[in-house]
Order: sequence, then structure tokens, then C-alpha cells
Amino acid sequence: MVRDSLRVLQAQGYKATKPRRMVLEVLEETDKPLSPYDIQGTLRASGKYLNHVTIYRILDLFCSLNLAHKMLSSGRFVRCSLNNTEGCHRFMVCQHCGVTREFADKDLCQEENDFARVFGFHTEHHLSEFSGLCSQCYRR
Amino acid sequence: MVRDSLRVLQAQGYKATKPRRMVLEVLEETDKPLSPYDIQGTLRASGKYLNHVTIYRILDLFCSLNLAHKMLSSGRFVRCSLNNTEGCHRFMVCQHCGVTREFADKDLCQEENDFARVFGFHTEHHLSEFSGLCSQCYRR
DNA sequence: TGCTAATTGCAATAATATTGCATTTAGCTT
DNA sequence: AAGCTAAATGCAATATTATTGCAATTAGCA
Repeated sequence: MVRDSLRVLQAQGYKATKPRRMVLEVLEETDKPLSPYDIQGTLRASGKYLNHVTIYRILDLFCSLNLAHKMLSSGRFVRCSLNNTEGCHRFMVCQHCGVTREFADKDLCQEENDFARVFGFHTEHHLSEFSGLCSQCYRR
Repeated sequence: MVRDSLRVLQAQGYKATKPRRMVLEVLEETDKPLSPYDIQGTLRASGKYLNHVTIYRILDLFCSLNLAHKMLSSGRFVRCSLNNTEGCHRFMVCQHCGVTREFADKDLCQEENDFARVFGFHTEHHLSEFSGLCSQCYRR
């Protein structure tokens, strides 16, 4: 939660400012990726305000600390739910409701690396996004 | 090559226009992803011109026909080298030289799908980009 | 060679992202 | 609790990337 994230910030020498708390709260209220302007809109809707530049900078910082992740397919941001110390970020995005979940599997990562090695490629970082249907939307 | 791609265009009822041939040629001259404006620049350098809107539209079309692919990590475009009928696009991007290769592996795809199913997620489409070092750059 | 639908160019505008600098604030020190 | 200072934010300007509507052009057919 927000509390944990703030601790990460301070542990790295960053201040736990009000704007940063605001962005953290917005990110944690949803499991769908949000653009910087989405975040600004959400805040506005509850009578708060942050300049978009500030939001961009905060999101950059969060990504560098692995508190958030930028989805490649949409450029939107989700909070990072896992302490993903390895270079493997795997996301499932529901095409229908937009719900996004991060998950990790060391073995699968390793297999992917091995596969790439067959082509002489030395992987340092994986990014993968699967789109499909989450269990709820699949049922319908 | 360009010839094959033109055949794909016409088979789907699209015209093999001069601008489309120009973009195809640029894409096939390199194995590094190019932005629409990169493509415009390359053309300019050889005394040719295309409006950026045209390039955007051509690239959209190419992607829809699987003649090109938009890299998620950079938003740039590479030609599609594989007839990837399945929903699995896997790319290796060299961090050092930028070379990008597409490859596919049905088994790996299947494993990824199975893994997602454990979480109740029904995958329809994979996108994955590995960054690391190609064999040449790794040697140095 | 002419015709017509498809394609392209152009101008305007929207959406997204970045920069430099003045102002404000978190968190330390006293 | 008040003051200090580096860090963080807001603002204005601007850059970059992408999209729209419409007029002009062109590919491929008759």
C-alpha cells in the first residue's frame, strides 16, 4: 500500500511529498492502467490538482523505483505489485474490462532466456504483455 | 521482399502505390525500428518526399496486414519477417546496436498461455520484447 | 484513353511529453 | 517550534507525436 511505497521513497532519499502521496493513492485505487492525464482527471474529480509536469516526473521516479510500471501497449501506468528484482515483467491485460495484473515466473523467464540464447542473444530484460480475457469477463 | 509485400497488398484489394513502395523499401533496408519521421527523413535524404500523415496511414495499414510491426518499447516500426498467423510476436532488441529480430516458438507460446490460465486468464495475443545484446555486440 | 474509387497531400488541430526557471515545501538542525 | 536548504513543484513555453476533414491526385480497371 501507500505506506510501504512511501517507505521505499524515503529509504532512497526521496521526500514523501503530498503530490507523491496523491499519485500513489490514485494508482492504488484501481487495477487499470492510467495515463498521466487520467491521473490528473481523477484528482480533479475529487477537487485536487496537480500540474501534468509534476505527474510525469513522479511517474518517472516511481518507475525507476519499481513502484509503478509503464505499459508498453498503451503508455499508461499501473502500480507495481511485485518486488520484481529480476528483469522480467509480465502483465495480463483484459481486453474487455482493462484489468491488468502483473505476475512473475522464474522458470518461464529462464526458458525464454534459453530460447533467445539459441539465436546468440543474451537477454537482460523481458517485457511481455498478454492480452485476452480475465476469468470474470471470460465467463460471460 | 518488397515484391512479396506488394502481392499481399493487392491480394487484399489495396493498391500498390508509389508511397507504399517507398515505405516498404525503407523498412527493408534496415533491421532497426524506425519512427514515421525517421522514415520521412530517410526518404528526404535520397531526395524523395512523403507527407507524415501518409506515412502514418501506410504504417497502420502494414501493421493490420502483418507486413510491419510496431515495437511497444519505442513506438517504432519494423518490417514483419515472419508469417505469424498465431497471436504471438516475440522480438529481440539489441541494447547496443538496436538490431531487432522477430522470432517465434509455438511451444514457448503454449507454455505462456498455460501459465496465464493458472490465473484464470485466457490469452489471445502475446507481445514480448526482450532487450539484451545480440551475438555480435556481446562479443565485444 | 478515360473513369472512379482509393489514396495522398495539406492545413489545422489534438494529444502527449519535455525544458528552464521561479516558487514552494519536506525534513533536517538548532 | 522556527529557520534553513536542497529537493520538489508549478508555470509558461515549446517540442514531439498523432489525428481529422477535405481537396487534389493516382492506380487499376473498363
